[in-house]
Amino acid sequence: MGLFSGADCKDHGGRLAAIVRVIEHMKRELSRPLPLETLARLAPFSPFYFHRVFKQATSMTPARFLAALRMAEARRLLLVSSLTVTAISAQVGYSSVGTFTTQFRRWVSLPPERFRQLARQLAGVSVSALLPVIRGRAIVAGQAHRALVHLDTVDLPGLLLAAVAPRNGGRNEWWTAAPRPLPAALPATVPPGEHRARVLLLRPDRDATAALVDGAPDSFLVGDMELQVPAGDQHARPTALATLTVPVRQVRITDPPLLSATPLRWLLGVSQAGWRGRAPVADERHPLRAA
DNA sequence: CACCTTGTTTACCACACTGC
DNA sequence: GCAGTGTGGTAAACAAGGTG
Repeated sequence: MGLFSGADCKDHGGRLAAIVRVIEHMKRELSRPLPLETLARLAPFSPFYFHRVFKQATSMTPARFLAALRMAEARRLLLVSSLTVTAISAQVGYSSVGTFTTQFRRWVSLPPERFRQLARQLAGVSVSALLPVIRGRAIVAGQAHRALVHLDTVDLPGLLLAAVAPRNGGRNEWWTAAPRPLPAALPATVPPGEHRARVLLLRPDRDATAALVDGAPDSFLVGDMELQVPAGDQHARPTALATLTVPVRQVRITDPPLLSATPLRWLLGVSQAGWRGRAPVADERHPLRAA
């Protein structure tokens, strides 16, 4: 077989199998340098063709997907191990802890050591313990909101988390949460335009960090949907300008890992406020807006 | 107080990515 | 396939905290 022939993988299933094979290799070899050409050889496709097919399958470029996997593993190690940040950076494939810290902060929105402190505060807290505190705060009375997010399955219990980000990239991301079966209300601060909504349904019997840090696949379901937010008066209230019913499914290997610390940070605020019997520190009007 | 370890930031460079 | 652009890489400087 020619190095870049790929002739036996031209069908869709074959392409997907090749991408899955590469992602599995990425996960096994996180600590090694994995340039585009090396990954393309595994498929085996030309670097140019591999790049295009990979992005179609995962919605991310190979380099970004690999970086996301590295950051996800780093988050897990920060939570479950006592390794130093320097050791973790080496274990997930960075030869410079400086690059690691910079990238971690860009992806997660917190530096590694700060993330470890927050994640450990929420470790051991079950999702079901958070539900009563979040119930009643899901839709704040009189608060304007952009959209209500429902799930297509009404019988699944748990904590619904929804994130919205502009389709054309951009760092901004808006998060919201609700206990099932209540819908999650996207805040009025989400600007008009084309967005992509991503939802997570956390199982009530699992630790809150299982899905948000560990990425344990049996601890949550995921869903995706395109969202068009129409132009309108941001201050009109109370207004639901759109209703989304999002199908959920098991997480797939081609799904990019969740990396933002925003839901973790907010749940921590909710849990601590709940135990103290008062409101969380987060801003009521747009409680889950990412930094 | 000096030194050491660990974590973060910054400047610059190589290469991956994107648009044509 | 090419060329411009942007992202991610390294190394080094700097900061913070702990210890003798």
